[in-house]
Order: sequence, then structure tokens, then C-alpha cells
Amino acid sequence: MPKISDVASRAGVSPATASRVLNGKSTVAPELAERVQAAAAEMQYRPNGLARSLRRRETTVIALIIGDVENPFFTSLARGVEDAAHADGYSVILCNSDEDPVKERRYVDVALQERAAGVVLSSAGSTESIGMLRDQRIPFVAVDRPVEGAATDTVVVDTRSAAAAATLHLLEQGYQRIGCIAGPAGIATADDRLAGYRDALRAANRRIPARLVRHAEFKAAGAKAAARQLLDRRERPDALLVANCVMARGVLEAMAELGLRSGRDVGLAAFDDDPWTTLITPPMTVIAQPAHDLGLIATRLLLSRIADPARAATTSTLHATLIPRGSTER
Amino acid sequence: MPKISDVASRAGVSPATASRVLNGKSTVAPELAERVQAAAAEMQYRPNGLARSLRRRETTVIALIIGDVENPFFTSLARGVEDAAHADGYSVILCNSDEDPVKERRYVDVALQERAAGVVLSSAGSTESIGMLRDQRIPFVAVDRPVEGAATDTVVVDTRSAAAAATLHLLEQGYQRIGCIAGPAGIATADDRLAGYRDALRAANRRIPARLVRHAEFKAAGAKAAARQLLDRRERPDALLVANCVMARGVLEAMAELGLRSGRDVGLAAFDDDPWTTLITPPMTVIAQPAHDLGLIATRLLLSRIADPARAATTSTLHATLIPRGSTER
DNA sequence: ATCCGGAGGGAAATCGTTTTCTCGGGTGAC
DNA sequence: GTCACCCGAGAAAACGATTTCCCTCCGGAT
Repeated sequence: MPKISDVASRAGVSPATASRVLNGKSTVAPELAERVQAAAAEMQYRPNGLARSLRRRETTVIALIIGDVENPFFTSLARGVEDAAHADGYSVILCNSDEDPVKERRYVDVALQERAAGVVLSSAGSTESIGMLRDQRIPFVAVDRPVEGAATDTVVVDTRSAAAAATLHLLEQGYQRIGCIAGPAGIATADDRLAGYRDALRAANRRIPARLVRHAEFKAAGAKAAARQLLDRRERPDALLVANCVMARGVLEAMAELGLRSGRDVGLAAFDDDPWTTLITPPMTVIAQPAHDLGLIATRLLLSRIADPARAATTSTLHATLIPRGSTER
Repeated sequence: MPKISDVASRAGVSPATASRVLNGKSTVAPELAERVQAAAAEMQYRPNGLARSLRRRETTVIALIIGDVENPFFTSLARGVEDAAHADGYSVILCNSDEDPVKERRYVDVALQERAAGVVLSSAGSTESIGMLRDQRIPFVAVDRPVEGAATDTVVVDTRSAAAAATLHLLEQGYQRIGCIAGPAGIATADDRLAGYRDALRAANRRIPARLVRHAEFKAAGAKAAARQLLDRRERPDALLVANCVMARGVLEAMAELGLRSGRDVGLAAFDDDPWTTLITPPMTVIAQPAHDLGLIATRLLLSRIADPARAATTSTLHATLIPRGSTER
């Protein structure tokens, strides 16, 4: 692969001049410039990004750390990140933490080694990773889940009040024994949704029955098991709030196996607006999150921080919207 | 951020020695080694990946270029790629071509600039990108879709015969007028599936009705429009083979709007085994592709080629399996 | 005519590693 | 006792760009 000095000598100029032409930073005699451009084109010259980044002491790569690429919420978010990043000439390294703090830490390590320009982080709760990012003063933004400690650029959804609204909706629809299949304790979105559920019940002067709450991983299998436990007994809940759509899949499977229909037998509302939720019968009530925007905004925030590291930290909270459908009609 | 010379001077040795200790390539007196390790740990030293890669003339990043991260088939594939890559210490740059040859080319350009160690490519059909990769002799493997020209490491699915098998299944279930909603002409998987559909009809001595075939993008919206055209008339098909599950979503929407039930009114089979396909009623017949394995194997192939660029090209063909469900029962 | 300023372009330093080169000292063989 | 060899460690080169520094030349002002 040709290097800039090859281009330069072919054009009969010094590497310095070639660099100036190719980067358009400084003015160069038009004739020389043309020769350089021509030489570069003929040789299919492509600057070595590593050398460039090393010298400039900056890269055009950002790392995106999320829990699960197979969750449509995260892919949509990832898509937003990619769109925003690419629009500014940045590439995205995708990192799948599997909600495992250890894996998360390893990925932060990689990002640090590769001198990523910044990190978009949906943290599984590894305080260590956050510490590393802060220590190294590498720009990062927390997305979907806030992080502890010092002020940090953050983009989240008002998930707690959305959970409360969904729970209230279930109450209004006449459901009496409302249960909750929550995500893993310790993950902010999971805790917040559970808190919102409790808020709504408390506001309605209902007992908050601990027996109707189950925690599970953000996976279908765990949610399915949890749903079976809740539903397969006499005193079962007549409605469920589920922490996300991946889990809702498991819940629906459990209900099918138990012969329970959603809406009529068990009211069902879940976070995220996965595309399949309108294909089932009855269609499922969801709390739609603006996942794509989440990624977009987080990335723009990150890029602006890269441009100005001194700027004060910003938190923006996006709105989730309840979309009532058949699964919450008796 | 500390550099290796900082570590070295803290340990009272030369940078060369520090490097030798940290990479374990050469033997160093145990006492010095210990001092270096200690200094590195105390200073939280992290080698600068850019400088290292520049000097070593190799990187530990591979690029993954796919059509659509929001398609579960591709996310599953991406997951396989990531797992295999990460197991070998490589990172993955995610590139979303949107099935656009121009975007694909741009991403190949980025991969080349950043001197990616290799590329896993599910090509939208940009011969130009392939040419660039070949010219630069950068290791790459074609996944899901073969590429034209010289022998290339390739991992694909026997999609044509799988499409034939699915069509035969529809015939055996008694469907008479079988239509096909194919992907964009020019994309190998789309063409192959259509060809397989035709193979099966020909083998059964059926007419191959051009009016029952529609092309659309690999998106729900396009497939929905195509399905409406096919289904909203007297002489409508009584079964459809759909090129993938994303498109099947659109088809199901169209059917719902037209008041058609799958199975009874219109037999339905689609490629990919998206998780929601068992949640609808009736559950949908699918042709399951081993997406995760596809990514895994492709990446292992890529890594082995990086290790040995001279090795002869390999093609491996994985099997897709028909999973008959209610949507193909009358 | 002299001086100043600015612009254009080459030489060389620089980014942070790894690796080659080199040198001194110790060891084993003859 | 001498020579050859090896091993450990520092000095310096190399990776391929960008950027600083500096020199030269030209035009305009005094």
C-alpha cells in the first residue's frame, strides 16, 4: 500500500506538501496541488489512519457498549448511534457486554487502549468501568441508564413515570391483582420500572404485594420461568407489567402453555415497541421508547463533548409513550 | 496517559526492556521484570494501540459489513462474529450498509484506511468494494452472500434448495396458486430463493406464474405493499413464500388489513426464524437459518486467513431447516 | 534602495510503540 | 589461556502520517 512519501515523490514534491494538499489545511500552488491529487488518485493512495491518529492524537472511532445486540431496543439505539456517528465521519465499535460487569470492564479497557474518541455506554453497573473512563478523562455519555457519581452527560427515558402510567392504565382497565416481572435488580431501568409500578399502586391506595413481583434477566427464558411461577397457581395476578419486550416473549410463551389469553385472562403491558407486538392477537399494549433518538442524541452529545471537553454535563430525558392495545382490554 | 517510557524510567530501565517485559517476547532478568510490572500497574499503564499497531503493521480490528442491524437475522450473525472475534482478542467495527452499494463502498474505504485486519462482508452487490478489497489484498470473507470473481472464502446457506423445499411443502399441503415475495433483484440470497421457488414449481410441473411474483426491499413496508398488490384481487395466490421474516411482518400486516387469515386463507412460509414467529396465531412456518453459526464460522475462517494469507479459499455451506407450523395448514 | 511581511514549500521533529543493532560480560570448549 | 558464542539490556531506527520550524522569494511600503 503506497504511503504519502510515495505520492509525494511521484508528484515531485515533499511529503509535507503532499500532506498539505491532501488535507487542504494550508495553501499550495495550484499546479503542485493538482499533481499531488493526480498522483494520489493514480496510486489509489489511502492515508494510514493509524499513523494519522497517532500523530494528531485523536481518533475517529467511538465505542458503543450495550447489553444485548439481539434486543431490538438496543439495535434501534445502535442504529441511532451509527447514523449520528457516521454523519460526522466517526466509526462505531460495537461491544456486547451481555449485562456482565466484567465483560463491560474488558470492553472499556479495549476502548481505552485503542484510544477511542469517546464511549456511548449503557452500563450493566460496573462502577469500575466508570471509574476508568473518568480517570482517563475520556469523553463518554451514559445512555438508557444513568451512572453513579460525578455529573455525566446522560440521555435517558422517563421510565419510572412511564411504568407508573402503564400501571395506572391497567388499574383503569379494571385489573385488580397486578403483578410485575422486573429486570435484574441493580440495573437502573429495571429498578426504575419497578419503582414506577409501586408508585402507581401506592397512589391508588393498593397493597403492594411482594408475592406478585419477580425479578429475572432481560431474557425471554428467565421471564418465562418467572411468569410460570406467578401464573401457575390459584391466586394468580390478573395483569402483568413486564420490564421489556424480550421478556414479554417469554411471558407470552408461558401464558400459551398455561392456556391463558392476554387481555381477557391476564392484562399485559411491556416496555419497548418491538415490531411484532401488533402481529399477535390481541395486539400487545406497550410503552414505546424512542430508542433511535436515544442513540442519536447520545451520540451528538458525545461528539459535542469531544469537541469541547470543558462543557458542563447535560442530562436529557426523553419521553416514553403508552400505546394501549388489545392486551389490556378485558 | 502514561507511556511506556514513563513506565521504563520509573522502573529504572530502558523503554526497550519495558516493552520486552510487557510483551513477554524476550527474556529479561526477573528482578527487572518485576520492577517493570509493578511500575506499569501503579501507573495504570495501557499501551497505545495505535502506536503498537503502526509499528507492528497489524491491527486487531475486523470490520463487519451487513445490510441492516435491525434485522434479527443479521444481529444474530453479528453476535456470532463478535463472539468469535472477541475470543481471539479482536474487536468488531459494525457497518450498516442499508443494502446500498455506495454506502458499502464507503465502509470498505474506512476499513482500508483504518487498516482493519480483515472484513466480514455480506455484500449488497458492490463489485467495486470487492475489487478494492482484492486489490489491497486485505483478508475478507463473504458471508450469507457469495461474491463474484476470484475464489473467496465464503460461508453461505443452501438457500436455494431450502426455498425449493419450502415451496414443495406448500404444494404438499395442497396450496395451488403459490406466489413469492422476493427480495431485491441482484442480491444473491433474494435471487436464489426465487430460483428455488421456481425449481420446485417446475419439478412439480406447475406453471410459473410471473404475476404471482413480486420483488421488494428487505423491509416490512415494501413487502406489505407488494403483498397488497398480490392479495387484493380476485385471482389471488392461496400461499406465499416470503424472502425473510422482516418482510413477513409486512405481509402479515397486509393480510390483517384485508381480513385474510394465514394458513386457512393464505399459506405462509418465510425465511429466518425470528423469535416472534411462534407467538402469532397460527404460528408461522419458517425456514430457519443458522445465523449465529454463519457469523461464527465466517469469522474463524477470516482469522485463519489472517494467520495464513496463502491458504486456498474455502466455501462452506450450512443447512437451513424447514420448520412447518400452523401458517401452512389449511 | 532597503526593509518588512507574508506566503510557499522543504527538512526535520514528533506521536508511542516494537524491533533491530550493538556492545559488554560471562560461559564453555579446546 | 584464548576464542567463540550467547545472553541480557540499552541506543537508535522504524512504522507513516502531521506539523513545526526555517529558509527563500516576492511584493509593497518607506
